[in-house]
Amino acid sequence: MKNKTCIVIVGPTAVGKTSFAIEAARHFETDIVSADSRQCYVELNIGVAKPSPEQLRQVKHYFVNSHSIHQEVNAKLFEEYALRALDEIFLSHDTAVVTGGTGLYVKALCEGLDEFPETDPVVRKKIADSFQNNGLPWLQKEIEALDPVFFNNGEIQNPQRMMRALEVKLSTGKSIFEFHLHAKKMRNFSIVKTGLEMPRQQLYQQINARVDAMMDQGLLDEAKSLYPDKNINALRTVGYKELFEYIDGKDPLDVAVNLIKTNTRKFAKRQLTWFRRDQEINWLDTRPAGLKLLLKLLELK
RNA sequence: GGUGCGGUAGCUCAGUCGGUAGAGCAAAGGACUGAAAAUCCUUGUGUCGGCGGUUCGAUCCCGCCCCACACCA
Repeated sequence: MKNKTCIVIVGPTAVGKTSFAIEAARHFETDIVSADSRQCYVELNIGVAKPSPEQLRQVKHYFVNSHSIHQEVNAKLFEEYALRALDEIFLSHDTAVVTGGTGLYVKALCEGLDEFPETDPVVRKKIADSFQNNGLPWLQKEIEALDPVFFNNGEIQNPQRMMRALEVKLSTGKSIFEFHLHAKKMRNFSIVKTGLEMPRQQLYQQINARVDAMMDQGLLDEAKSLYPDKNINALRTVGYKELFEYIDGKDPLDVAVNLIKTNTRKFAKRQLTWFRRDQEINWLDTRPAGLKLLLKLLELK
């Protein structure tokens, strides 16, 4: 019997997830687990639209400011972290709120990821270095020779996927596809998924305005302070990578800022593509009083 | 006012030795299993500035006009 409920709030960036989730959490007097691959880093603030210190004081947030950019964070780590967080919340609450725009993380939490054997970090590093030096053709040749299953069915233009496939093959002797069981894990709580949406044009206007606001709040200074770590994966992030180009003298500032806007719009579009596919999501237009709709939705469960 | 150089996709431009045109970016759609704010795939009809002329046929050649930029007065 599932007597615990997880309210999952998803949607594209800048649609209003943060404040809506806080409203919901306060209503249920519970905590929030963030499902955002960037807000977990304590070093990243303005550029990742983190909840304000005031908001963080109002509601306890898990997976916000929980890690450093120098740590390795990934979807599997999130799955384990978030499940532990929910266990903790459910000790004293019947409801928890999960919110975030990282589709893969939401999936990891709700359905779980398939189990993979540990891969060798040395192998991983070697592959990355070789790709760096020899480029895509080298990767394709390696994959063709070592994992023909992936070569014939996988994305052979996508370096990231190929590097991961190669890493798994070299570490385990098996094709990465053999581990893709698509097994949906059972959770011991029920899940209500809510997607926030608004007309595309309005969303884009909101994104543009938010980028301007971030610049006013000092995003450039934040980027400057993070510049020495610009090659860390956590800083391959919209809002920072473009300003690093400015700092390097490659782009004028106004060009860099416009690029942030464009890349944020593209990001939002990719998020929408991901979430649209999820049939479990109940979509809510954020413009009317959303919380009342959410409560109605809960009555249905 | 004169001369020069332009006016082609939402933007920047290429091109057609005359047979109604194509790149990059933007935009749209899609994929996604330990980097996911990442990474990758697909999609290009637009009075070729306007009006005339030459021609079987003009975005291309010619004339006039409009607009932009530069230089000269």
